[in-house]
Amino acid sequence: MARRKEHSHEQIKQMAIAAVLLHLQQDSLHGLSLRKIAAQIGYVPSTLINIFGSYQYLLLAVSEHTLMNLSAILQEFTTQTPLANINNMAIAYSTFALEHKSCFRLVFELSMPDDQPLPVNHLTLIKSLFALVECQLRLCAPSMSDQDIEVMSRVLWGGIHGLTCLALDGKLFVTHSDLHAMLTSHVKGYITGMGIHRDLL
Amino acid sequence: MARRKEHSHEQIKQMAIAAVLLHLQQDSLHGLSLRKIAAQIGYVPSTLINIFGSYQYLLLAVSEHTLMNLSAILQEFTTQTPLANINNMAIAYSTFALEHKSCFRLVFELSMPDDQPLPVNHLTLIKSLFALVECQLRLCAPSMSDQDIEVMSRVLWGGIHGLTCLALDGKLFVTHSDLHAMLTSHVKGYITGMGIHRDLL
DNA sequence: ACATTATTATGAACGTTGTTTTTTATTTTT
DNA sequence: AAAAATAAAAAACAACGTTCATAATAATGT
Repeated sequence: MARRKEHSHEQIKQMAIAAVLLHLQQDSLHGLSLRKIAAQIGYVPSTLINIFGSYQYLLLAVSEHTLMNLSAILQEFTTQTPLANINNMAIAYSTFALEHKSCFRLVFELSMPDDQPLPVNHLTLIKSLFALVECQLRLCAPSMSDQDIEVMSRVLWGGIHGLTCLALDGKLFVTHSDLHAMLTSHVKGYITGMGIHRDLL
Repeated sequence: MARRKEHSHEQIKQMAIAAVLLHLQQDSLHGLSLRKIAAQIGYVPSTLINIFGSYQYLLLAVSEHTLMNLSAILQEFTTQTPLANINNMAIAYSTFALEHKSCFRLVFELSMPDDQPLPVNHLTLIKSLFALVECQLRLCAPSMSDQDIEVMSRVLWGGIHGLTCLALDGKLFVTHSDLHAMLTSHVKGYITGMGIHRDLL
């Protein structure tokens, strides 16, 4: 049979991604399936496989969508001092994670089969997150070497990510506002410890 | 058919866990299944469900086993100065994660269905990891309040965990030894930044 | 020692999953 | 208008976790 050209492939892609995002607001990835997504948008599993390549790649597309969303949100925080900006990014990061639990999990727990590396597009998006912190660090430590900036931005980001992940799974045993306090402690503490002059923050 | 009584339930439990651990050394969780585990140990899927309750609980048992393993390893590092101990724990933590990728992932990515909380046993084990750092912190900052110690231990652990997770997924874009440098930078930097006197480390 | 009852691992069945292959309806080309 | 190409849907497949009835053993009562 063939209901041809009611939607373009690009349209179907967007519809499928939207359906997944909607579902993930209320349910976990576990409760989702290719068949359910297909049914939701009035298509059939094999059609989605045809378009995305596999269920895995469909999920990857959703992951990239989410990553772009997150990146856009974080880019807002560049109007204050570098330290405040990084701190606000940290809080925004964890807030996004807690508000979009399943999406956030999807982004960071989805791995390719057979230990294949993630697509470059995906890795580029993740790098762009680091770049945001790197940029702020350069502002308050212009004399630092590129390599030091790189290390520091990753340590900062790693800490923010780790605290967020653990909190997300209830493995930090703290309240929401405790998490904020810890994120701030991490950002301030580490930056201070690395000897960046306070008056530059 | 029937009670073979060749092995006790406890024995079957251990056999199943061992089979999963073995599999996870070479393949991801994705390539595993209840049926494969059953076949491996010469039993049948329904038997394992009978004993563990579900596939999920079987995986949870493996997760707890791994967590105990990891905890035992980290407990070794208590013979030097507190700072060195925490730093060594951080490196041991990431080394364990990279050497037992799939097991480590299982521990931190396995979540209960329907947003059920993890069993208390599991949470207790995770708390014991924090406790190790807490203990070291108390040694070098005896005047600090319990609450401050708690925050610091979680920040330290969160950072170690975050860097490890990102590195595990190739999302840090660094080499193995770069990761060590970052872990050390994190531990030293944060502890320094929190104003703990250097001569106590 | 035998018959009965209680266990308990098992095998078959169920409903679902992602994916592949085949079919069929539509579009395009000749 | 007929033939070829295309593409979406239907059907088939293998594998999954789980449930249920069955059959074989162990335990018990006589």
